[in-house]
Amino acid sequence: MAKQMTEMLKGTLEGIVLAVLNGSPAYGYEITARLRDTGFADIAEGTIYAILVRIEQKGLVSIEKRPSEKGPPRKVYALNTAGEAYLAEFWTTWSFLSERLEQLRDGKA
Amino acid sequence: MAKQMTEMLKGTLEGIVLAVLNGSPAYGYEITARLRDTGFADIAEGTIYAILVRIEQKGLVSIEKRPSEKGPPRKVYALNTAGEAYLAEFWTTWSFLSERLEQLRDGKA
DNA sequence: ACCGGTACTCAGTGTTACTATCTACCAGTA
DNA sequence: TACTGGTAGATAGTAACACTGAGTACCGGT
Repeated sequence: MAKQMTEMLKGTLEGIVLAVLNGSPAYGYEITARLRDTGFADIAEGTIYAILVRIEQKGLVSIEKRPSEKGPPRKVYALNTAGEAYLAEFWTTWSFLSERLEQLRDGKA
Repeated sequence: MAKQMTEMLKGTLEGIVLAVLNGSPAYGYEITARLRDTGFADIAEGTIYAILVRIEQKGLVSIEKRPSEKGPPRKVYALNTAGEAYLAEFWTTWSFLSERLEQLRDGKA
């Protein structure tokens, strides 16, 4: 992946995953596929799983195991209340940063 | 500083500094002050200097030493051609990420 | 002589995403 | 039976980044 993108994803990718889950619960492999469709073509699978472990340990999601017809059982992640609060905070932070950057791009700083 | 902000700045703060320099050359202490005025209230001074060293080593800026009336000599950083190219690339990456995130926020993914 | 503001430097730390590899389950095919 | 490919998840090691906290140095004013 482009190095700039890699670094820029730090701090946002976790929020991106939470935002995807906010739409509807999903499991890791599915999330990876959705992100690929959304344009994040080369986000490594391992990266997503690492994030899922992290947000689980932070207590932002609830987990349900479901058997799959096509492979090993899936771990379906769903945002809980804490996760929603965290996501809201993420959007606030993002908005702040985004506004500042647009200002900078327009040469107003 | 808020932890989310700290993580989100990774990969963008370097671009922010370059964008500030794109307006007009500046020295470290001045950049820190400008960023504080712009709303980035609690970005550590040491962080800015570390970035300046980095972009110097990457060859994105030219440096001129000037005596100061109020303290030790200033190192004035100015964007060079490579720096402008790098900054342009940064904006491209930023735009891509920004668009995807706005889509996600609107629930279109 | 001292203090505060200016200006820069540096070692050590925690967090993050990536790479590469591994395990495991199942369906289809030779 | 053996083998391949797609699905699904886990993990150790690495590089890059921003922060913390401390330090050095220069100068003007009291």
